[in-house]
Amino acid sequence: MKYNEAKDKFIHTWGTLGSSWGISRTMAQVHALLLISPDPLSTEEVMEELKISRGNCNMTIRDLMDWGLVFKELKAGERREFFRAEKDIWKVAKQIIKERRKREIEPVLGILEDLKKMEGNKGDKKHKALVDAVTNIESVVEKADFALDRAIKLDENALVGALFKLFK
Amino acid sequence: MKYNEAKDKFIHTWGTLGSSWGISRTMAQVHALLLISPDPLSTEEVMEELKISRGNCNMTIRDLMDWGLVFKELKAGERREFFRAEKDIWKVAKQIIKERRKREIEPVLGILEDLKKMEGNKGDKKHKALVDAVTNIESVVEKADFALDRAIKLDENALVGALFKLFK
DNA sequence: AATATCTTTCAATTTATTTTGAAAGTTCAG
DNA sequence: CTGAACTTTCAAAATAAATTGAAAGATATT
Repeated sequence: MKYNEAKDKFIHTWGTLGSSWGISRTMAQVHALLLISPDPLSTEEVMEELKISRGNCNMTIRDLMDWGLVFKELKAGERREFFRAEKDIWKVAKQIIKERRKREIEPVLGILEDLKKMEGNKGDKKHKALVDAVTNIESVVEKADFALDRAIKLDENALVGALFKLFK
Repeated sequence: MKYNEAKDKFIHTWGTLGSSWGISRTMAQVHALLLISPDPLSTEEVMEELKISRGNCNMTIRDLMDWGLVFKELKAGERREFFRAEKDIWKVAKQIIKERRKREIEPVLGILEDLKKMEGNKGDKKHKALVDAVTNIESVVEKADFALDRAIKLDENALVGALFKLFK
């Protein structure tokens, strides 16, 4: 396999993986491209490499910046903006966990808390089944949330070392 | 909030959460409905409750069974099939982790392994950046995979207890 | 073996998401 | 201030994904 083939396969694989995890294909591909670029790229270069439009490229890069995965880089004497991705994958993983926790887990916990306050006959089978499900989900989600919160505060080696000891 | 309102909100919340994690809204909603049903439901009942078509209902339930989240239940003297969901959320979480590991992580590890074998000039900046990224991702994914593999072999209390001790 | 009941399939349709590209907006050098 | 270089926006178009429903396929019942 030649470099160009490997590069395309990498970008393609990352894109496919992204779309099965709720990230748009293009967003994952731009991220992949920046991940393997030794130097920061301009909007123009990303557009050309991935054959996507200016508007799409701009919005995708903005999204990646919102996620804290890509950063603006200014080059001395250059008018245009360049972008680089965080290359340390453990940092990338931590950042994704942090954002998804904030965007998805926290709001759901709030809603579940409300649902438990439902009025009605506590003896009713259906009522009980709903409260049970909510209570059970809340408990698992809170524990997972706790674990993730701690995980992102450790560095990769500390975490993996600890887990290894724990599970051996 | 009345029971019916709470039920709808629960189903809606689960559906929304599902779609941001690569699961179709309907699949998550059917799962939610079965989660809070004290008794198994027939295809007909699910169709009616969620206002979805027969075909959609059938395929969605089949997918949920493929994921190991929903099971057929036969009622004595009844011709039609009934379905129930696993109610223990920790088991549900383990099952989802197990399936996603098999469906998504394992194939990606294989592809990454191939990519590292790329031919070409090892001194080239671009070549090196790609190999570095792949190596780095592989290392993080393998460690996460290892941790998840162990996690699904523990029960909820053992895992949470261990994590708590670990992180305190 | 004919009928009734229930399940599955899949082409057509609908709905949702992503992408485009031209126009408007911004910024900066001269 | 003006114009060139670059960025952002967003309505329309293209694409992808989910859904429908009628027909075909099973399977049990009489």
